[in-house]
Amino acid sequence: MPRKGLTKTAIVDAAIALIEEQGNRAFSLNELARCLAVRPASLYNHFENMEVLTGAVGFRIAEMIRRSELDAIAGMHGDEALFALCDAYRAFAREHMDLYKVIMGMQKDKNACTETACGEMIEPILLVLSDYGLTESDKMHWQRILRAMMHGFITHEYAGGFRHYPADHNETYRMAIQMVALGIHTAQKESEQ
Amino acid sequence: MPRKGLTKTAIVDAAIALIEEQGNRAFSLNELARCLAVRPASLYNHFENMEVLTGAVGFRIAEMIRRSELDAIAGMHGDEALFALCDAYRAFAREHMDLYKVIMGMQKDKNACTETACGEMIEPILLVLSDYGLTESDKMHWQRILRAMMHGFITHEYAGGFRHYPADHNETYRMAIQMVALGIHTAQKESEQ
DNA sequence: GTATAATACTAATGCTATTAGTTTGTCTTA
DNA sequence: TAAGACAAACTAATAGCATTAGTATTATAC
Repeated sequence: MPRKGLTKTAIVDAAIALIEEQGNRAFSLNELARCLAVRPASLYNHFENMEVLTGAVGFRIAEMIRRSELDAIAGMHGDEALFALCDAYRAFAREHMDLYKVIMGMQKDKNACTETACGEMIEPILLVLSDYGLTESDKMHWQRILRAMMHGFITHEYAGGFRHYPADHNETYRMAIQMVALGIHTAQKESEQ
Repeated sequence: MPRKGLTKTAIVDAAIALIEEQGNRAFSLNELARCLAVRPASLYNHFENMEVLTGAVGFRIAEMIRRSELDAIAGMHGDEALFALCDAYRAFAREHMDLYKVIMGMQKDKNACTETACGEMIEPILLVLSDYGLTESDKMHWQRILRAMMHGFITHEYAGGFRHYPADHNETYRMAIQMVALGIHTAQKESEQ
């Protein structure tokens, strides 16, 4: 009936707030409409369907992660930047696990929006790796390895997959980053030859 | 009305078949009941709810993964076993992605069944790591790192997160395993001192 | 001022998990 | 062998979900 001033931005804002406050399970089109004091069907005037809406939410989350990472590595170089980046990434996931799960549950090649979002998150990683003087190809391999390690760690840690032995999680994570650093140093030396 | 001879095992069998044939999205209580020629409510005589049923399915999947891994490393030792294990793990995920997603989507500390399932999958990894003469603590750290790396890699690869640069995925995976091996060798030398 | 297009609506469909209450077949025991 | 109890299937209902078709209203452009 009347125009309520609903916009894509306002909808994504409300979605982020909903996920943060009520968790991932509460994130539904109906609940989101309720938050916005609007009927569920009205949201279809702004987003084609739930998947596209989730893509837009994911893009916003990717921006947040990128911002966290860039802030963390500001002014740093080499291994110091590498450790800071990894710590920031894990810290974001711990503090905003429900948001993190949204972006990690998305199929990255589904639409342009999510694909761009993926690029957003990789940027700070490439920035850090650029300091090591790797070949372009090696940089891409190590970028993948770093992302795989960080995401796999966070997923298992959150799911309770590390609980059956009382070793310190922080120490494992530190060792994992140190291992990646060692691998990068080796590749670095090889490319200098 | 009459007894149809439904059992926990038969239900899990049907669930696995359903997921493999129709994919993860088709896996619902209603669809599963349809496969078994039974009314949805009947399944509640055998499983408390969907989460518990999924836990039982996950346990079965964990057994399958464990079997694949053990077969792959039979008679092998050291790095050879490590590479074989990692390849088998990734191969299982690629060939049965829908099953893999089921087990990875589960909260491991929710019930005893899923917790045991988690242990099932870790066993072959510990077997391989036992060859390196690490301290018990180090073995646990490296087990976590290995699982994190493998799972993170598979997740990103499947989600299309590695697509934006044309470097070979197999080569990245090989480098990642090599990196873990390098890290383990370093820890090995330190514990021998 | 009027036509157009966008936005929000109502109402409906078909899917999901889950529960309560009922029938019926099978197994045990007297 | 008959009686009773238990387990397993049923029917029917609820409340949630995403989505679509069709309708009304409102702001904007002409």
